[in-house]
Amino acid sequence: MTEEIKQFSLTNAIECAACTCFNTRKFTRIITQIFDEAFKNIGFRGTQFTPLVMIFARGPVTVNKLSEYLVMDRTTLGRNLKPLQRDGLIEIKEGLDRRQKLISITDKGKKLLTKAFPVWQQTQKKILEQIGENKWQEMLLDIKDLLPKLQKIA
Amino acid sequence: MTEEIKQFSLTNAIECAACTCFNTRKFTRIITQIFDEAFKNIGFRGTQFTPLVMIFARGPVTVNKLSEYLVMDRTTLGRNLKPLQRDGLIEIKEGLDRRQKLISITDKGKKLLTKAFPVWQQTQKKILEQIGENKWQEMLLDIKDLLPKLQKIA
DNA sequence: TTATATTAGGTGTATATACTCCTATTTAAG
DNA sequence: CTTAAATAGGAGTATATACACCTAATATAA
Repeated sequence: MTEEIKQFSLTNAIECAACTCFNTRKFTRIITQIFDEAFKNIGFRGTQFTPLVMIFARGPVTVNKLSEYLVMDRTTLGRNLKPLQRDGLIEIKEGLDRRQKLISITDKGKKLLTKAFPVWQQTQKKILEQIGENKWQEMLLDIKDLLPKLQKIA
Repeated sequence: MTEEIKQFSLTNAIECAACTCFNTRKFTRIITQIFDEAFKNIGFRGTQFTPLVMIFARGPVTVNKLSEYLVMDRTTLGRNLKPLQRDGLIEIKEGLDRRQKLISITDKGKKLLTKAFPVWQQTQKKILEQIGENKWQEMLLDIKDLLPKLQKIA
């Protein structure tokens, strides 16, 4: 007795339009493009801003710790740090534990943050004018609440 | 008379924690990981699901049109299609206009969608149990509403 | 009808993401 | 003290993303 397996249909396709993966990625792509464009003049990417800020705030810090703070895969972060290191924005030193590497921001990195911050503020403001300040605060709380729940099922 | 420029501070860093770019990316990363894990057994990525569904629903379709439907950069989509073509899930033919290439799903692609759909449904359900069905419907409407507004300022 | 503008798509380059597997170091167990 | 387990990080591989620049084909203007 073989199971009846229904072929994928247009009705199914319509249901798929609600995909959480696709829709959140779509949204994120646009936001990232806006920040990339804004930071272009100072040779910086939207994705690099928060990691550098986090290194400023929490450094010197190991790759593992930093990846926890950023909720980012350890190996992804390791690779993302390379352009920052190459451009002299961060420095990576040996820790007391010789397995560890301690990441810290350089003076050049601090100078860049000073320059980038008003650009970030302005861009964030421009985006929030579209999203709405209240709506974004709500989204932000939702994300904070949902992250650990989603990590549990990942 | 030189402008007084304030150095980037910890107070600034706290403000940056609300970054729309970083937080939406963080959220998206987790969701993507969940789908990647779910599709792993059938040799498929979470990111490849919706494009294949769209090709099923709208194909044969040009790269440009498809990238519009998916709100995705044309060149990004072009590159993302290569693994699907290599695996025989889609085929790419010349159009009447010899500049165009028409993308369509193959029988193998349809078979894969038939297999992938219940996996997608189950994963989407698992995620919505965390997000909440109503909350996600609200988010989805927000995304739909905000995309054109954000594209305007991009 | 020829020159120009537009359109469709690809390539080069660079970054972002994350899994699997690997080495070095440190810690814990015996 | 030696061995096993845990920890920190990197490398290999593959996909995702998008900008700038390029070519070919088509459409439009002169």
